Amino acid sequence: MLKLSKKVEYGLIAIRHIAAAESGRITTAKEIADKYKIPYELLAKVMQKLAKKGFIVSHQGVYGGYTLAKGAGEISISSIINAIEGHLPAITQCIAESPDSCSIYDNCTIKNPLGKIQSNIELVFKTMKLSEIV
Amino acid sequence: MLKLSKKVEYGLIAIRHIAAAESGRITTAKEIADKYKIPYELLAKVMQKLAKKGFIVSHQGVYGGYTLAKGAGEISISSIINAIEGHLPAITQCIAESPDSCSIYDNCTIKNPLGKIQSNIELVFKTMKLSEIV
DNA sequence: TATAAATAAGACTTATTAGGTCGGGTATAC
DNA sequence: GTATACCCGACCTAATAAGTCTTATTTATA
Repeated sequence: MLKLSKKVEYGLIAIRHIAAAESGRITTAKEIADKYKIPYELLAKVMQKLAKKGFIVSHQGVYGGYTLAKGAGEISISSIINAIEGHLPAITQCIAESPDSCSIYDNCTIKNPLGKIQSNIELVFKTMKLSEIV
Repeated sequence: MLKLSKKVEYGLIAIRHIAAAESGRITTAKEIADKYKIPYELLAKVMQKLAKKGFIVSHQGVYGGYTLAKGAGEISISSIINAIEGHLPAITQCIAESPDSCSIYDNCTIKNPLGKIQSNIELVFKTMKLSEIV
């Protein structure tokens, strides 16, 4: 409960690694999978998502790999989670998806306070940038 | 990912309801289950945990039920989660359980920044009291 | 003192999600 | 043309969450 997914953890480790590499140097998914003992296929898919969302640039073919697409100071942890999971970090389903994804939404007496907690948590993830973890 | 469990949601709805009742009035699990359309057995077990941890007082037998055990200002959302889940809200397994519950702990480059995020989130849950949501 | 209405507790089942794997495709340096 | 990388979706499996069932215990009161 409340845990980040492995996909997010792997994505953070990967993008941090790429951001920490000397500028210009291309990093492969395999390299990261080996170094951090992460399942290769799973990591690869996460990195593909990060590339698709414009956080990292993919270089295909032999000697291909990934490089960071923008400054580490412009990338928040929040936006990385959003790219990987498809939505911002959320503590309830009605926040992550929509009110009608919850069967007791109308009777729910805690949605307001939880919404407040949600805002605070969102801020925490939004405030920390990739540059802080390199 | 990052969602609170239904048990926690039900527990919060229940204890809020009890706290909102006129002082001295006893509330039953059935009453709450009916009112909020919550599965009775599941709710009952959650309330038993809250009683065991001293947040609510159980009254057995006919006309039994539950009443609040202490002031709503003394009960944090954090402590309610802890009572129901067995540990504080945590964003990683190595925090919720222990370092050796994670196979890549030693190689992990993100545990420190995530620890920082954890502290901030913990504070959010610790700061909000039951009295604020009644 | 029998009964009804409540909590207590644990085993069990089912549904959902997370984690991981596989196979076939495309791009490109050499 | 071949090796090495990314790309992408389908699939399987394991873990967790959610819900159900059963039996026991407590106690007010008819």
